[in-house]
Amino acid sequence: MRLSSGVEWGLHCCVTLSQSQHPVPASRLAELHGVPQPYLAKQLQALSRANLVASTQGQAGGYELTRPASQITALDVVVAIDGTEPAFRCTEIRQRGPLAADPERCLLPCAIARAMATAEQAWRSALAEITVADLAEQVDADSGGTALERLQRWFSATTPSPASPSGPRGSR
Amino acid sequence: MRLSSGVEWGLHCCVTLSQSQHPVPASRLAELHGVPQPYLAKQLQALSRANLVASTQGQAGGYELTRPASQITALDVVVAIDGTEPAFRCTEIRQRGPLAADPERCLLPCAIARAMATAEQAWRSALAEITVADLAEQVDADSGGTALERLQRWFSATTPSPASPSGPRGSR
DNA sequence: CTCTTCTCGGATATTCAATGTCCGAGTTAT
DNA sequence: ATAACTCGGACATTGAATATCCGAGAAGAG
Repeated sequence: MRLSSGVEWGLHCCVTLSQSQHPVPASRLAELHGVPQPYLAKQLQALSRANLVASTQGQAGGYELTRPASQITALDVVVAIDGTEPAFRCTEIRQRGPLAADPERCLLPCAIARAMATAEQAWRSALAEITVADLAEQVDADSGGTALERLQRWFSATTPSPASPSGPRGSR
Repeated sequence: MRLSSGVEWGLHCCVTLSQSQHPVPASRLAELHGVPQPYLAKQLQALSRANLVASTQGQAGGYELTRPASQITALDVVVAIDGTEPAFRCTEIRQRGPLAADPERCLLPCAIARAMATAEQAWRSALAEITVADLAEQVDADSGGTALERLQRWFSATTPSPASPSGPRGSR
């Protein structure tokens, strides 16, 4: 069983976006996280399709969260990127072979599929308990309370505020 | 996220083996479940490596459970086939990019990895609650109490008992 | 005791999905 | 009106899961 690496990037991006007041271009997010830009864009599109982030085009465009970070759960992000397909897919083995079960008795999923589904539900419930705001708070605590501040400082350095007085020219 | 189909086959095989008093060859298990023999063999080897089933070679050989079905959990089977690798693998994004975190502060996993690990632990715990004996019981109940009896009848038809009086010649 | 038959075990091709990449459509500020 | 910058979907490539084969070994029959 393997979870797409895009899930990790998507979660990091959501935490990052929760600290910005302005749209952030995909290229900046990729630079910040040290991941290939084109592939990250693919994941951001998935987040956009799920209405977790909104995209703004044009010169000062980019991505921003559509809701407060406290109302976006880790499950939302995982489902948006990884899809809603269950990890375990029953192929109805009980209806195959010489001892095939009567299809009439197969109205509900087989016992094995039920057990796997129950476990998967426990996984989803745990993810639904965590919000992006929770994650941001913990990330900040892990860094000793400096991460979010540094993040916001980096934003104001890259996306020059519209009313920036003598805004610093980009280093490059 | 996707779980190998071998997990489904492995669980079905364990339930099946729990109803046999004698070793069952891989070819019979494949025929019974309607799955390709060579690939099923691969999964059975994984179960054997994990010491969930024991293999006997030779003419009356095959696979059998090494423990009572009530002492084998669904988690045991999943881990044996799918491996112990976590579904979410943290690539330490926090240590990359222009705002890389101080490695000194990265002694414990990042907040995102912790959240995903917690959810995965909930999944594992749910699987550990279910035993192969539970599954066999539920399968039997779903079929109206006929599945296990039919299974045992099929065993005695295919694996002629050593003391079988005038054992029925194979139909072919 | 020898031989035959049946079994498992690991090494080997093939298919499919996830990964990584590119170029065109659209929008905003100049 | 122009031009620059943005996102969005369509296109190769890599890797793992899938499917398969043949050889080693053991048990039983003769």
